[in-house]
Amino acid sequence: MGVFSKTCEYAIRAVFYISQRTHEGYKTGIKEIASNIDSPEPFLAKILQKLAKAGIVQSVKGPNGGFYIDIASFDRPLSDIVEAIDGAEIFTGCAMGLSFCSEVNPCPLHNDFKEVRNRITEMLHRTSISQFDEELIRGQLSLNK
Amino acid sequence: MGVFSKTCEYAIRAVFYISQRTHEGYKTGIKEIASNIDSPEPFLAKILQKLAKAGIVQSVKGPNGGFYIDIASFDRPLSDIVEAIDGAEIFTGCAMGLSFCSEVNPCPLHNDFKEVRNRITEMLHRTSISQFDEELIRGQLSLNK
DNA sequence: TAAATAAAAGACTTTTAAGTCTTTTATTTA
DNA sequence: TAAATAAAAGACTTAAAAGTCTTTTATTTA
Repeated sequence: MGVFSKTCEYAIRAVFYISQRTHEGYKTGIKEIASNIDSPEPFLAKILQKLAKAGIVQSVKGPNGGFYIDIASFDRPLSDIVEAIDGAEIFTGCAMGLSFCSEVNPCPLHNDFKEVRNRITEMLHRTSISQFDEELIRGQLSLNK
Repeated sequence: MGVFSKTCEYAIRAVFYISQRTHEGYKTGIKEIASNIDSPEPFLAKILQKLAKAGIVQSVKGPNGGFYIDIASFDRPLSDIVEAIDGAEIFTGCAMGLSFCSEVNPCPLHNDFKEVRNRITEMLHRTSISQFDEELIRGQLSLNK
């Protein structure tokens, strides 16, 4: 039980890795990414397809091809990844799974959970894709199990 | 994508409902609970078995039997339900799914997510099973979709 | 322009979570 | 003590998430 799906966890790690490599001046392939973020290669391929379609990462086929992130995307927030993969419900859903639950008609846990949701939302919007590039390059942070 | 599993959502709602009914002086059966919290009856039965084994709810078989909560359990925290159903990982797991991630060797999101996790943990420990009984009885809160 | 490279696409399998059904056991009350 | 009631137990099915495999398409470079 994490906060995000496994797919989303891989997606976040992959994007961080691609951002780092782009920052270092390289494109990177599925094999390289998979081995550096510890993910199953073919599954990662699926995820990257989705991220490419959502415009979060860019790709070119062929020799010397691979994935990278264009300048405009560097500052995109983490929430874009989560939304592209897991959908936007995490930002709005009721902790107890009640569909009627809202500000006007709150469930017992609504007010407490509102703060938790707000904090996650705030964090995902505040954190950018390229935010950890330097620490990753310096080896101060790591993305593989 | 909620924070808890579906099973856990049903569990929390069921326990709140049983607590309310106990407070009103009644035992309550699977049928009654299911219709009041909008859950599939046989699935709820499974969940209640787990909760009974964990000692979170009590049950008696036979006519006039059903589920109730004993005095000692009224003050148990919500975290007991979540732990019994989803396990304790939500209190400790890494947001990016990295197994090494810890205070000593943090992943990029570790420090931000620590606060979120702490807040959920705090909330689940602070909130008791019987906390909403009165509002539920008065009809100010509701548990069914 | 042919060969090599690398992602895209889509069909497929496995695993886990969610949900159902049937039988058994315990308890109460007439 | 028999009939009715209600939970416990366990086998089973379905749906969704996670993961794999094969073929196609695009791009580069020799």
